[in-house]
Amino acid sequence: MKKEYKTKAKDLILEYAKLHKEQRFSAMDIFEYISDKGSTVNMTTIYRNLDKMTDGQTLLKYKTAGDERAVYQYVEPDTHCHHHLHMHCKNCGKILHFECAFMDEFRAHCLEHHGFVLECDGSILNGICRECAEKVNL
Amino acid sequence: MKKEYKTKAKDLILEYAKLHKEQRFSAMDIFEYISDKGSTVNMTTIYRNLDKMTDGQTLLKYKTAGDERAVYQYVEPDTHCHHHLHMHCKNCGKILHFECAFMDEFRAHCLEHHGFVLECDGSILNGICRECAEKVNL
DNA sequence: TTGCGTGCAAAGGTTTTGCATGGCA
DNA sequence: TGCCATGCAAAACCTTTGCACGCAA
Repeated sequence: MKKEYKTKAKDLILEYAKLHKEQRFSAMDIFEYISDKGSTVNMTTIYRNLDKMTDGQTLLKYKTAGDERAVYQYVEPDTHCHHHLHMHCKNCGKILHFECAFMDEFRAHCLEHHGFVLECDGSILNGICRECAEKVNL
Repeated sequence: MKKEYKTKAKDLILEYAKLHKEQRFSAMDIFEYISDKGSTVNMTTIYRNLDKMTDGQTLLKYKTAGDERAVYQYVEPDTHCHHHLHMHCKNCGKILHFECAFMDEFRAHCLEHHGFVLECDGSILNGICRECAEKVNL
């Protein structure tokens, strides 16, 4: 097990992630957040920290066909984010957690009817959230 | 409505796509397929055709956190690929179609319990297919 | 002091764009 | 002939890597 130091970059990135729990964000988002605070962290450093947090399951990493850059999502420790699906609003970017009894039913259906062992990491449900659906007729 | 010409590149790309209906493929896969046939199509041309086919809903386009390049999936015309989810085996790359009555139930659940209007394009269920699960204990 | 973390510059790889040419209808 | 499609080269972008230096513990 490697030692891990507490550093300015890690703190700032985690701070940003926790302030945006229900949004996905890119390395550039973090870079700009830090810049706006009058501080600076090199993009390389941001990427390296994001990688590490993804490995450590603090973040989920996605790439989507629409977006050109990778996006990350903060995963609250001790929640079951690795065991339920996530819904992503393609309008506002918000993340909803598929955290209900139906999740087990769905997983069971996948296995029994399709022989498919569902893994939530890397899966994504695309669509429109309630607020956005009411706002406009998309 | 723009005119659309029949060209060698389009034919070859569609040929490849139809031969690999249950796999996702990259621009490079197509490039190599065409090269192996002794023919040549420029990468630029391949990208432009893939874009067009994606716009025209002949293909679905994905990017995944592990992969560096975008991948495409052929969508049979007159099927309901835009209206059901797809399961992707992260081991063998196979695509399974979530084409069953449960799909409606699932969509309804998303709407009623989460206020979420599911859109299948861009959604992806990640996991392990039956054959791979039996082959190895992943 | 140890060795992990950071910054800088450069490279890597995919995808896009501009422009002149080619080819379908 | 008209105009869409293609090829080539270059650019644009995001992301990764190498290396020397900085800094936490």
